[in-house]
Amino acid sequence: MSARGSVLPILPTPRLDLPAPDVTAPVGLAALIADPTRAGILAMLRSGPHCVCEMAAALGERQNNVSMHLARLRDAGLVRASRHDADARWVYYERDEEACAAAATALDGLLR
Amino acid sequence: MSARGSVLPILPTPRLDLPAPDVTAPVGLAALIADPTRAGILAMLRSGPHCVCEMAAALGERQNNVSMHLARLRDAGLVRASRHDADARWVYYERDEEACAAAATALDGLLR
DNA sequence: CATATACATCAGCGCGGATTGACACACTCC
DNA sequence: GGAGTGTGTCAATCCGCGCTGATGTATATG
Repeated sequence: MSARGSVLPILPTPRLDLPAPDVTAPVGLAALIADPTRAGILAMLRSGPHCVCEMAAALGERQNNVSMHLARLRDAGLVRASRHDADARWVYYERDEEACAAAATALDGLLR
Repeated sequence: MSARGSVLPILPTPRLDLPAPDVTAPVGLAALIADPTRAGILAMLRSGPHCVCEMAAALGERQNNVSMHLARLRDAGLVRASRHDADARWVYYERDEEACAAAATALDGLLR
């Protein structure tokens, strides 16, 4: 572990008045992704729309839990829901690619 | 909310044998960023190395907590630590830009 | 109408992770 | 050596978040 000491001051001169960066947006988005079920949902929806029971079966989670996580992703605007035309009991979800791209950009802004 | 129904099958045909995507890596990275203190640390370190007391003061957190979060970021390889040459009591942290870029790529892979 | 299916919502509980408070370690200066 | 400073570590506690179990809503079928 050797930091390039050249950028450090000759003597330790800690600044105690530095501003706190605003990270509420990326932190909120990261919290959404930091759950295996929600992340699995977003990953599955890359291959196109899926109904709730499909995702619940693939992820090994109960339907109501998947529904809860989908609600959080919906509130964040990352996914959209729509009932099937032929049988409106089935709700198909798809990603909002623009919102997902914006989220990726926000997270990228923190790490890059 | 209107999904482009054209991609949906005419009749609802749920597939219950879809594979569960592996999202362990992005989920773990997101969990790291999903904390305001750790995200604030990563944001502050974009402007160059900082010692622990600087970041604790700026973030309004106690020094030992910041130390804990820095340890987690260290274990993940996102930051490096090095003692100051003139006064080795001060530990300066800096980002591992390669690791941060890799993390950004992993998260981007989920959202894009 | 009644029944069945697919999904949504809710109170309650349990567990993991962050904070607290105290202490240990490393280093500098006297 | 001893005192002071900056940082790291750890048990105990607190607290938010997801899961469970049950119930509610919407739609389809007979």
